[in-house]
Formats: sequence, structure tokens, C-alpha cells
Amino acid sequence: MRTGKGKIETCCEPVLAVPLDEDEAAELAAAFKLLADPVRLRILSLVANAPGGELCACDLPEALGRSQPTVSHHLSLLTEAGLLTRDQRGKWAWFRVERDRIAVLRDALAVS
Amino acid sequence: MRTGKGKIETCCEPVLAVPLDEDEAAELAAAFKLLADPVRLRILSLVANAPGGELCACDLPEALGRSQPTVSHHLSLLTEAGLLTRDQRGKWAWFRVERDRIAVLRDALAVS
DNA sequence: TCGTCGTATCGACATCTATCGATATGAGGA
DNA sequence: TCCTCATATCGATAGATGTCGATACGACGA
Repeated sequence: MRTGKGKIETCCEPVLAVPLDEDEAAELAAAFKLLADPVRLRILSLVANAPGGELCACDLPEALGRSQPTVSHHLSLLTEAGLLTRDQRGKWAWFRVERDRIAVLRDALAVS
Repeated sequence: MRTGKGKIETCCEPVLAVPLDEDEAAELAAAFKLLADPVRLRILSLVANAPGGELCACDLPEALGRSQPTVSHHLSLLTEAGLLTRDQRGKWAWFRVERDRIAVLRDALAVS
């Protein structure tokens, strides 16, 4: 059974260019599910726009108005999927956006 | 309170280019939620690749392996959001993909 | 005015998930 | 070896949602 977790694969023909079979659809849907949450979108946005392109996890609970466990949960999902990469430095965890992964999802929505 | 329903707006700065505020994030998340389901992705894919770019709702329950009420439910969501347009012809409802709307979501994932 | 058939709505249910408090883990520093 | 603090995990809960059977609606044809 499908869990919705795990890395986003190179993945999937463009939705509008090729008929998707069940498995491709499930995989793509699991990927978009990660973008289907406002907290996760803001995490991606905050990290991408942080100075140097990286952000410390410690800044997020306040920036997002969510508890530390909640933030940690979302960071895990995004990192598992490969949309973020984690760099542990001493006590702090720093995150970067993996733009190639985002591009995969973007390309799946190719219009022409 | 936000329902997640209703039309996708012109909507939203690119996630990676501009820090999203809460409202923008909620709106974008609601939009991606529509793509976060395998049945809806397959509907979009099947309609987009149908001859003439349109498909009769009557073909979908069998093609998707879902009940007629379930298909109807998903068609409603996609149409409400403006990702599909409906054309009633006699007893049959025909659907087209609104590619401009898809492009809005695609552009929100602009990488560079 | 029926009957048929495509589609929509309703009600119910199981599953999923975002959330948080409490607690565990683990790395540094004293 | 403690204490501190950043982060992860656990357990519980409330709300969302995908699904279907039953039923209502509505257009067409006889």
C-alpha cells in the first residue's frame, strides 16, 4: 500500500501530454500533497528566500506561528521527499531548498 | 474560515522567489490540494488527452474504476476551481481542461 | 405523461493528517 | 558528569476528505 512518503522520483510524464496510469497518478498525487499545505509552502518559501538560501530550523516556529513539534514534522516530510536538504551544524539544523525537485513537479504541469 | 473550494485566482507569487504570507500560502495550498489526488490527476490527464480535447463524464467511472458519485464529486471540485469547464449537451456533460489555470499553478513553482 | 438514463446530492463511514503537550534524544559547554 | 538547549518522537485529538449506496433531479424519447 502507498504511504505518500519517500523521495519524489524523477517522475512522471506531463499530466496534460500523456494519459497517466494509476501508479503514476498516485506518485504524482503524493508529491503534490506535500505542496498542498500552507505551512509547508511557507517553509519552502522562507528557506528559499533566506540569506544565503538557507535557514535554521530554530527560526521557523516563531515565523510560522506553529509549535516546534509541528514544524519538525513538516520539515521531516519535506526532507524525506527531497524537497529540502538538511545540514546539521552543532546543535542547529540548516535547510536548503532542492530546486531540481521542485522543477520536477513544475514540469509535470507543462501546458503545451 | 477557508474552505479550499472556489476558483483558483490569478494567484500568488512564485513560491521560491518571494516570501509567502499566510493568505497566499493558504490559497496556493488549496489549489495544489486539487492536484493531490490520483483520481483527479487522472481525470485531468484523460480529458486533456481525449480526442478533440474533451471527454464525456459518462466514460469516466469505468476508466477510473470509481463509482459514478465519486467521479461526479471530483468533477465538481475541478470545475468549481476552474481547472475544467463543463459543456452540457442533452443528457451528457462534456469536459475540457482549462490549460491557463494549470499554467497558473505551474508558474507558482517557477524555479529560477 | 410516463419511463429511461446520465448526473447530482445526501448520509454515512473509514482513513488521513495537522496539530499540540509531554517526553525522549543528542550534541555542546561547564 | 551534569545541565542546557535544539530537535525528534510519541500519543491523542479534531477536522478534512475520498468513497460508496441510496436517492433525487432533469432531459430526452415514446
